[in-house]
Amino acid sequence: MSDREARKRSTLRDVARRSGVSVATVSRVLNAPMRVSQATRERVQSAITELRFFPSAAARAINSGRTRLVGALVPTLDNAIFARFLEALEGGLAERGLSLVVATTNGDPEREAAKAQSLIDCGAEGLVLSGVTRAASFDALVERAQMPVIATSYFDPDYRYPTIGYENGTVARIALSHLIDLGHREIAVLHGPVHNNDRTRARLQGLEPPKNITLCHWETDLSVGGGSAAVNRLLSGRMPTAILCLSDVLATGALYALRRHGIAVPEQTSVMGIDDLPSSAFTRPALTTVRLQVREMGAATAEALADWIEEGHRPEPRDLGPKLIVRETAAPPVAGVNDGRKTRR
Amino acid sequence: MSDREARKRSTLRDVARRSGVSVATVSRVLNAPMRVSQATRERVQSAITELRFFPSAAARAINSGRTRLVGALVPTLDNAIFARFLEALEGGLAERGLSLVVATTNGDPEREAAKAQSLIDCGAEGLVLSGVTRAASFDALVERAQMPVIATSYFDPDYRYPTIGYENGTVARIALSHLIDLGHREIAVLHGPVHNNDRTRARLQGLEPPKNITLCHWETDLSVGGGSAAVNRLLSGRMPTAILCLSDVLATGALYALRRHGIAVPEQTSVMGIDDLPSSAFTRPALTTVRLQVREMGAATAEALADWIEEGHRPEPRDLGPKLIVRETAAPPVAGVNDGRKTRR
DNA sequence: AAGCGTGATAAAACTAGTTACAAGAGTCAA
DNA sequence: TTGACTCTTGTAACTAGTTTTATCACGCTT
Repeated sequence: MSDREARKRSTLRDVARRSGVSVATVSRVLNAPMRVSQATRERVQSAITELRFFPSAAARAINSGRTRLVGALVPTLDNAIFARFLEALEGGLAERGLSLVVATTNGDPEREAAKAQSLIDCGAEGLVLSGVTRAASFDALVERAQMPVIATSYFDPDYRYPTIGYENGTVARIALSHLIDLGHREIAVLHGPVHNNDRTRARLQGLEPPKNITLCHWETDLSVGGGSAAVNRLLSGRMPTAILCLSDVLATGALYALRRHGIAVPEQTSVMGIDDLPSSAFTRPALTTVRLQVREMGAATAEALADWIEEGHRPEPRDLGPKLIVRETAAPPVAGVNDGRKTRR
Repeated sequence: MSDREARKRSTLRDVARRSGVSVATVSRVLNAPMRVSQATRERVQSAITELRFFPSAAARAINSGRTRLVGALVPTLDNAIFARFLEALEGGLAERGLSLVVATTNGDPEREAAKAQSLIDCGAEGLVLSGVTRAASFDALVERAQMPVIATSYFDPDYRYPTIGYENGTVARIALSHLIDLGHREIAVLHGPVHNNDRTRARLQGLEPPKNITLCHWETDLSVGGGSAAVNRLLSGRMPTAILCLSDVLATGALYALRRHGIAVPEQTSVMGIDDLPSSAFTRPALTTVRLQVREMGAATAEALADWIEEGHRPEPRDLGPKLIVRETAAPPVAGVNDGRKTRR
């Protein structure tokens, strides 16, 4: 084997030269082997093996005009809800022969625009977004690229890109209504950062309480630790009869903190979450929550985006209806029980 | 604007024609604007805008020979530990101008090989793997592609691909030793499925107990629910003084189940995990565990793989030392306490 | 024996960019 | 005035594949 051959990746031409045929024949061996005589095919095959040839993705892409790549922009992977969504999205895309490139934005629209650029630069044929807050530069980018874009975790039929998700306001309202129906009048609302999260903002906006209901809001980190910390803070003031957590991770943390302070759930305080993480059915007590159909959202997004890319059908916005999941952490308030609360430790 | 122009994506040639310059000049406007006179540059820029031109990733890739794409093969995203790893990996790669394509394998080596093929087909320049169990077809693939490959979540300096991770046997041993040092002699070991998970197998193999120690193994789903279920099963038999969970999600589920049955931790049973998830510091009681430096693993993998791809330096295997994190769930066994266990509900 | 269809293969055009090289114009110093 | 130099731009080759068109040999008909 000569130096030239050993130097780097071999190409179609190298294989053609080696096996004494034209490049067209080698290409045929690769793409339509039955259209090449067996003798030639075998000769070419052995040259391919000897030269460790394998075709360049870029060269194929340039001809087909297809990269079969889809980009997803999510705030973070380090959150069970996005991870689950991406898991389902990846599965659905893979079934349709598409691969998933992920990029994290940390909820920052400018960063989203920058990462979108890099996704386009690497050849993404479509984009999956989270929420509906965009930087102007993002829209300009998509305007030029004329590329399929779907926004998820949000349902808004009037949004400029098709949305697949849920009405976050409604989701929050379902949870709040459940607590009100149970008889709660003073409710603490725990939520993650608002400034970089339009889903949280939309949930908050959905919480227009009736006149006789008092809500007080506690913003904290969107993590189990954040939920715990918020409850610790909350306990220094007047205790509400229920804590509505705008995310199950916060609720999980809240339950831990309440337990630490010896506050019985739901006897002394009710707790609700939103998301219905797989673990939420197993907390002690089991968490009453609102299920967001995140896997379905991933699957639906994969299907819709694949169809848009392949067939050019812009999908209709789609609302994955949330479901109230009644478990053990929410119960009617017991009159007077809040005044005699014990605070162990 | 003519039909031809409106029909589909415009190319460099279209822009050149429109602005009355050569393709080389347009290319220069894109890549080295200072080498083009201002007048020409502006003319070309406006043609670019009018035609909504933007360059094809594939065509660039074919020239540079670079796609700037890296593939990651993980069993699932629906597991906090892999999600955290990928989060850090994506961040590290993005800093170095690389994008991350993810593919899930469900722990199946054949599926891994198939997905690896699709990653290569879409142009990945390097691969990140989990564990050390490979299908033969995978090795054949990499052999041909001659592509940088790093195996993670595992440390084995003799493995055929460089590993960045931890010695799973050692990790498990650290946890076991801690329990033994506390005085436990009868220990239940909870772990996820063994057949598709070499990390779990390696952890199990690390658990060679001294003579006077009894271990009994419980295999279950790798989820909070799985941990709960295993403890429910375990309670029907003789109660050990400690439960060693080979993963924090199992430990979280175990704690929930123990609480449900009114078994005090650590007074009646000690519990240990492995991973140190962010939530593990907040469980009640706080989980004693072994920290796997997963973010560091992601960052180190990004750095090593980027260096391999760009500079051709094959990285040295790297062991991210695990750390024992002593919190509240593990304490010395209290003699006799196990016999008088109460099983509420 | 001429004509025709078919199968196998080669030649060349094509995809959409980058880049080496050449050429012309303008500036400046000797 | 001429040579050297820079600045700007165009021509054409190049990347690594796919695809269209053309050619040729072969066997079969008439």
